[in-house]
Amino acid sequence: MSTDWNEFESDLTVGREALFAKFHNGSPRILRAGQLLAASARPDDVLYRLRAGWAYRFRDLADGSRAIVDVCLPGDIMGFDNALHKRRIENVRTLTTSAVEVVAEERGLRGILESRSVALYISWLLGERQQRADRLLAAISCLDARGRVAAMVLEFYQRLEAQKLITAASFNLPLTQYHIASYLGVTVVHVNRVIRALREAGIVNIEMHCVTILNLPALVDLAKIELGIAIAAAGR
Amino acid sequence: MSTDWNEFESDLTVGREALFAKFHNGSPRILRAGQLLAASARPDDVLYRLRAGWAYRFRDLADGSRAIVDVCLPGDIMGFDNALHKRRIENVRTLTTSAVEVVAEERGLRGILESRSVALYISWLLGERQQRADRLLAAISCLDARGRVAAMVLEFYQRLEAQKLITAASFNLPLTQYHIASYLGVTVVHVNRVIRALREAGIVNIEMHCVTILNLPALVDLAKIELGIAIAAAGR
DNA sequence: CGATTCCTTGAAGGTTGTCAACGTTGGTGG
DNA sequence: CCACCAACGTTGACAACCTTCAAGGAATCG
Repeated sequence: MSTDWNEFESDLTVGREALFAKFHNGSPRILRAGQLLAASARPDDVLYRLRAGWAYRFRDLADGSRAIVDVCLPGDIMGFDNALHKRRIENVRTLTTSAVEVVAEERGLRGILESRSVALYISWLLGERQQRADRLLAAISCLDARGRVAAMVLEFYQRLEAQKLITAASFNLPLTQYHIASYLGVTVVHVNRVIRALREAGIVNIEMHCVTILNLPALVDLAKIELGIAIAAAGR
Repeated sequence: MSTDWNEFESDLTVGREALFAKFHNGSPRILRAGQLLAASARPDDVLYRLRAGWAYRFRDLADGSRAIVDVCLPGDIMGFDNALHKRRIENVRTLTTSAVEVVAEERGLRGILESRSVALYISWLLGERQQRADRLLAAISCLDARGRVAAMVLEFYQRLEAQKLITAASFNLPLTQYHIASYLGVTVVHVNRVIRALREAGIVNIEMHCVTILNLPALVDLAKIELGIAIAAAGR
């Protein structure tokens, strides 16, 4: 707290740039839609970066049901679980044709953490990923299906905006209703009903992989955005 | 993958011991049950370790509803979000009277990451925390209330066992039914009913903060433990 | 022993899941 | 070009699960 945050943030920037530099060594790999990230893996791969395209991380239960636990957007870094755990395969599947950059390093994650500022940036990335999981968890725990869809739309909207990938209140969403159902913990049939209801209420239009936000305040209200964030958003 | 995992794991052990050594500098702080971790915070605090007691991490939504996103057991390390993000206060509250050890470091997390092996261990800890969140997410997404309670009981059972804090199929659970409700995304009333049903079915007994597992296979079946883990468990 | 928090139970109603069927779209090959 | 197929989207009826509301009992603590 009393530490110099400017210094912290400049360290973070140095770390980010150092890590990004490692990604530029090879040409990106191209994966078709619906492929496992593991399908393209080579022995020395440590981390992956989505240069273009979307992907998702998932978990399967013993009865065959599937939960999507995280959605990766262009610019996101993936593969931490493979780097950190012996034989745990990280289940990541592409949603679209994707270009993936790779950091290859014989010594694995240990080699990457050699640099103190890169280590800091890696920790920061892991913290960001946790924040996404926590937000999703809170949404699924507390909200009904309408609220969850609203929270999902806002989540992607804000992340795409932060990456400067969209300007207007409209963006491409390469998730089928099946994916949305697995992500939000409801059934496909119900996702369909909720999407129709939100469209008829003039709040958001989700069709053909294309999202248009019609009434942002209503969306924020439905998603019951956390107190801290709502205050921060009001300040801008 | 092709990296020498023995070397990786010995690095991890070195990192863990180096970090733990930092915790032994001061005498532990004692917090009463129900206190915020932030209440005891001092400016140079970086990380906290629960020496004894339980705690939980939570998020509040704008309508006042609350989600418990993680439960911390004795031995767990907390405070990453404070260390990683400028003004984001990590909401952690104790469940019991707790003894907390602290790493204080003027330079914040940057000082701790100086050591490469400690940086590796921190990343590993963040990965473990993410795994817990992913498991909870999958449980809440895919399972009904009975399955969620079963998954929760198994989660705590396995973590306490790993820390060598229990031997028999019985342990102390310092969560009220209100806490369980916030953790599993259901209402208190329904948690109560489900607990009664599980007791009457002779599967697990949860009462007075004390859990007794009566039928472990039935519990595993209800929780639909993920495929990979079920296979690993069968192998031992 | 108040007072508070936590636990427990019943009844009613709303949200969501299940089942089943059909429409739509886009790609593939005849 | 059309037929076909597979995946995705859509809709209705009904049942199951869960929430809400309400009230009373038990435990804990000053």
